[in-house]
Amino acid sequence: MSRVEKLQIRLSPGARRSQILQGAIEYFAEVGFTGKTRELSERLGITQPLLYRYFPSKEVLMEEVFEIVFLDSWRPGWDQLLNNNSIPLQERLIKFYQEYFEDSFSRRWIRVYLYSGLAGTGLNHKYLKMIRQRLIDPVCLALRSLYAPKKDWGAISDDEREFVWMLHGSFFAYAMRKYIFNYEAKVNFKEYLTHAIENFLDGAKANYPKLNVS
Amino acid sequence: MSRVEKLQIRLSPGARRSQILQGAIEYFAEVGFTGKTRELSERLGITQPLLYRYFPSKEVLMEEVFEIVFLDSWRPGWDQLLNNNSIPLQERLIKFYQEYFEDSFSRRWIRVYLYSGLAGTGLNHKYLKMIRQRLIDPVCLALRSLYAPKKDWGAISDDEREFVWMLHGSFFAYAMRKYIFNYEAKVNFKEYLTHAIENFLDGAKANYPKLNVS
DNA sequence: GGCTTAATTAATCTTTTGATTAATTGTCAC
DNA sequence: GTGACAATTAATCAAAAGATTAATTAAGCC
Repeated sequence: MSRVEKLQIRLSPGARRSQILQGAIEYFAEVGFTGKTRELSERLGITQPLLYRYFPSKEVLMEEVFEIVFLDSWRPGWDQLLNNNSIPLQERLIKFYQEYFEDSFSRRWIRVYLYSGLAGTGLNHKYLKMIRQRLIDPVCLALRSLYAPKKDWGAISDDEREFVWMLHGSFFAYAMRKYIFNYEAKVNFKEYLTHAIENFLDGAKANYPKLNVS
Repeated sequence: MSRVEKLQIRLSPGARRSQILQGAIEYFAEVGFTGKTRELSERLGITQPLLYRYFPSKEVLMEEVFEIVFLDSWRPGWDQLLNNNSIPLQERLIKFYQEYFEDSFSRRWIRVYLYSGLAGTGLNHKYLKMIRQRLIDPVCLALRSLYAPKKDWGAISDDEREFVWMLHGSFFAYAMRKYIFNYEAKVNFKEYLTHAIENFLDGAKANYPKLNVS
């Protein structure tokens, strides 16, 4: 009886584990977290029980996927960039969002992010808190010193934050249109980004002095 | 043998069908489209096979849910409102978005919208096209006549549209934060809305004259 | 009031899918 | 080389969930 020899490649546990994780990120981002362990294993070229050698359950695997996608998504350099007052805020924002679009507002990231949100994992909430601390608040401070330096500000208020969330949200929505709904505008992205940020700063210039202090 | 009499209420096919649909919208919006037919039927107080009397499969039921949620989400009065040039644009937008938030950017709607998007039904794409025609484009025209009436505009360009999508997107993102990620800012919503639209119009005033004509 | 018909249900089938167990096989130490 | 151990697989279990079938029961008609 002839049989097709499928040579069995044996990896070190560490390598196998991370290979599975990478594949899982890819796979779940594509099909959602209802994806099947059998299908995942097939893509990886391994058998399905092997997954259970490395992860006690599908749920644990999923959780690790969530965490990797979220935790790995912030480049340490961004903190420096955003807080570097020697660069004009406009430039900082343009540079930041160009990179942020590549990393975080990517197809893979956005899809995992949504699946996680709909599943109610609570991780998104944590993530948004981080964004507030590392992005929103620094931008608020920069806007203060640019457009209303003499005002007697207290702690950053929700109104101030909401103002900056608008910018962030509009980019998020752009990415959603593109990666979830396949509705991309035929615009030059860099130009669009520049435009949006310019417009945001124009608005801030006009409105920031009017904002309530906390 | 004593048995609990569960009186069997018999509805007309039409009534039963729409009752199921309503329940399905509610149920799937809450738990997602991986929800179980048994659980749905239990909520409705009927047996599971009865669902199959009215819908040939779960998939068909889901499709009808999608369509209802999308098609019923645009109030006819909004067209008049948005195109009524005798009302200041700011007022029109505030009124529109107040109502739109109630109807469309509601928990139920947003969740179904996302599930549909992730599932790749294509309905969202259609929906966005409608929004472009009925919301984005009218606002573009209003902005033209307000802030650059003398310019020799051609057809509405993608750059122009993208400008208005930014506003819309920022509200969409707000709703996502609220209903999907449970991250709501403690701001007065009406105030926030007004602020956002003011700021948008300020930005438009500054930037609209600079936009490329098509 | 009985009869008919259609709505509804109880019981069941079947497929899918997460998980387990025992056998197999590649790799490394000696 | 060969023995031991760990990586991997084949075979299988068990529960979940979509779907079907046949029996039951409520409602309308004469």
